[in-house]
Amino acid sequence: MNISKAGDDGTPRSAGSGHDERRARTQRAVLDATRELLAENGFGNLTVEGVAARSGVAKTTIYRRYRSKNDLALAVLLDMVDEVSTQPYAADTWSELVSLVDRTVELMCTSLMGLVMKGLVSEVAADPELARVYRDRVVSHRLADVSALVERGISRGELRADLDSEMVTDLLLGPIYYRFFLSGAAMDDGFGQRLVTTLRPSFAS
Amino acid sequence: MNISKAGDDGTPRSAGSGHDERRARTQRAVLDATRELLAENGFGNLTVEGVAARSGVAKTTIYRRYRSKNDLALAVLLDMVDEVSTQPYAADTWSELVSLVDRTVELMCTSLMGLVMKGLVSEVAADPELARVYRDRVVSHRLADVSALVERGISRGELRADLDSEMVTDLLLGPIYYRFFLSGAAMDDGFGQRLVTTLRPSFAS
Amino acid sequence: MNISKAGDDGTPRSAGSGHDERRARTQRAVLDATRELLAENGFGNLTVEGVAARSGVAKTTIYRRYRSKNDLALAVLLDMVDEVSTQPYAADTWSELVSLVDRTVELMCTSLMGLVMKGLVSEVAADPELARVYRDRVVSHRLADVSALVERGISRGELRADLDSEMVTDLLLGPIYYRFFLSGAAMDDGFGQRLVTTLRPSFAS
Amino acid sequence: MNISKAGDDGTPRSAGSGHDERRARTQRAVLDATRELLAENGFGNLTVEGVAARSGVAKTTIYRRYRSKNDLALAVLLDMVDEVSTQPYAADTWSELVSLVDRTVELMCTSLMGLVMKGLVSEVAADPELARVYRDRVVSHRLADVSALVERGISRGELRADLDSEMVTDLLLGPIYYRFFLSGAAMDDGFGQRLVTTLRPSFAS
DNA sequence: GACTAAGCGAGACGGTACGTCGCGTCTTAAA
DNA sequence: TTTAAGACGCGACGTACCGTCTCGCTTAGTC
Repeated sequence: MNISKAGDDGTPRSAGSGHDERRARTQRAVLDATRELLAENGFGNLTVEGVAARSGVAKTTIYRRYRSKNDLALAVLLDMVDEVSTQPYAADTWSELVSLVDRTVELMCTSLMGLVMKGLVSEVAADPELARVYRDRVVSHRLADVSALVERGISRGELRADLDSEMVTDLLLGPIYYRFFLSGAAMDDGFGQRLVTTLRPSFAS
Repeated sequence: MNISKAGDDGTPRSAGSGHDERRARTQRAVLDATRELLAENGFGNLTVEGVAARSGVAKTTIYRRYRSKNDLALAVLLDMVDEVSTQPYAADTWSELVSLVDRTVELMCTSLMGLVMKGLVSEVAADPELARVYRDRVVSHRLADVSALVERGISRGELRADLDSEMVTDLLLGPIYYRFFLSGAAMDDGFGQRLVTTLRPSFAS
Repeated sequence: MNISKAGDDGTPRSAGSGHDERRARTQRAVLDATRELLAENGFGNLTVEGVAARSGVAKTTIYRRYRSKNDLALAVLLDMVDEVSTQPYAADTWSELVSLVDRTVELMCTSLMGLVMKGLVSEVAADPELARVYRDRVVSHRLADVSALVERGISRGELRADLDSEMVTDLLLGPIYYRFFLSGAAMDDGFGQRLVTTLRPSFAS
Repeated sequence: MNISKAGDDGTPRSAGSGHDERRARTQRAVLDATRELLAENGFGNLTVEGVAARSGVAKTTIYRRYRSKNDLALAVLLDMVDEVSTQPYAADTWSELVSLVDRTVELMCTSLMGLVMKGLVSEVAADPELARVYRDRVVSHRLADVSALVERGISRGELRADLDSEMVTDLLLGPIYYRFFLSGAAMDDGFGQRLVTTLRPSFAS
């Protein structure tokens, strides 16, 4: 039944017991099932019982790891976030900014990430503990990405030296989330380009 | 305010009988209780039974008017939105923009509106019907406010003529909501001023 | 408004108000609707709201006359009982007995009476007030019928002189109700004949 | 950490699965509570919520086993029926018949059985499914008892050979139920004796 | 090569809230 | 005065999922 003795599948295998592998397999089954259900029915209709049924993992086992539905959804979110690679370098800063915006838009609009975010945003906004984790694991990474980009842009002489990275992040991501969560306005292929073009006079040195 | 509006939702009838007054009183009790609970516990923890208990209105009566929790929350949201006045004129466009940002920040951070929004944003984002109503009743009003402001700014010669009102709205409100919902960054008194100052080169003619 | 001073339709007419006629019409509508619903859905599914809807009479009006569902059902029962004629004379006592049994069987099995009885028997059995009225209006009439029949039989010399009418009633009707309510055994055309034939040695002088 | 398997908490630990035992305890708690409430308030006032409160068993658990109030009441009825022993032998058939009648009367008039029967008779009469179960579990047993008794009586030479057991059952039980449900006539100690005495000429060989 | 212990499945359970049904009361307005 | 219309408080319904618990079974790694 269990074949791969030599876990070369990327599953973390510490010096500890071989139980780890079993744990990891269960983990994957749960997260995958959760992600699927999230995609199919939305966050509001996600149920632990459903996840248990879909994943073949006992409800008890799920509760052994995630204290609540939110915990579970958060785990899925973080699981997905980990897959998001950092921004690549581009020829000039403006292209990097457009790329950052477009990648974010695509992430929200085409992957499950968007669906999960829609379902979790209220929780993140309202639950301080969840908010803390979200900031540590997501917001701060994004801010770090933008900071690095801004630093490079300044040293390249393309961006004004007094630019505040946090404000830049707000101005790049805020419009995306506002449209995505509230206004519902479409974000087509040219959105990133237009946004950055609009902002360029404010950012340029 | 509790006068029946253009009759598009919670106030399904007219036929002005004496029952209307009773209806109206019940309506207020329900909406007030819902708003309070929404602010206290968030949408996820809002329960119709809780609303019934808090408002003194029977659960059945609530269900007679609102088919679901979403319906109820929506009614509260619209009830609150009606209280938000449009933006006032100011000496120059930049002041008007700062005022608009500051007013929005204050609305979100000091009134119940912010808590309600935190609780409802996931629902608005996920439920198409709710989204539609929210856009019709809130987003479009905000856009109209900004459009008027932009028009004035252009005719005053302060704003560039090709400015897109929707983009302006995104850039003014997006950062606020991003901070409010996700990043958790504080928005102090100078926030509006700094935001508008940053954006000025992009907006100015 | 149609006022008929000369109410000669059997409707009770006191001070000669036309209201009486209106009352009577309402009464009939309610009782008819109740009987129909009783037959269709059984007592357990009888609802005052249903009666109001079916009869076109306001719920309030029904409550003005019948304090409870039982009251209403009882009224229907009595209304039907009044339609049941007393037993006719026959050539000999045995034929009269067979006739009495057969008529009762037919009444229960083919008319609405049976369905109403099935629905009401629990209420009659459990509610002392209803039981009292049922006995006064139904049981006692049946006993009187049987008593008269027994008296005649004795004076004809066909029945033993010490026959207890109540016991006779029990032995004639008990089997019918037992089958009808509980055992579910069929009662075909020959049932009355067989029952009376079986009992004849016990009853004969 | 391993505590002795021998139950030290007062809970008996038998060979069976622990779940079974728990189930059984829950079952008893529910049936007992139901029977008590039935006795105290009658069938009409029996509520599943009441049973849950009285028994300490969660409402959901009750619904996991009994689909409806009737199901529950039926279970109580069958639970009681199982306790009713079959008729004992007596010196002669007539005594056995009297005993059968008297035992039935006592069962109906002094135990909870009567109360439950009063409450359920309408349901049994009206609901085909319930009727089927009732016949399988109760009526048929009673008929079997009487059949055996009649067989013995015939072979003893006390009863006529052509006696129909079903008719005998009707004549013995019908009067009891008729009085119990409808006529309300008392059934004192001598009732069985009088009934059998009346019927003797019809039954005797 | 049995022993130990962790991970797990199974599922009964107490509990909260759901959204619904029907009750019986009350108020108003029309006939 | 009687009725129709209908809002309302209320109690219970039967359901969905929650999160907890106890029970054995399986599966390593250890003695």
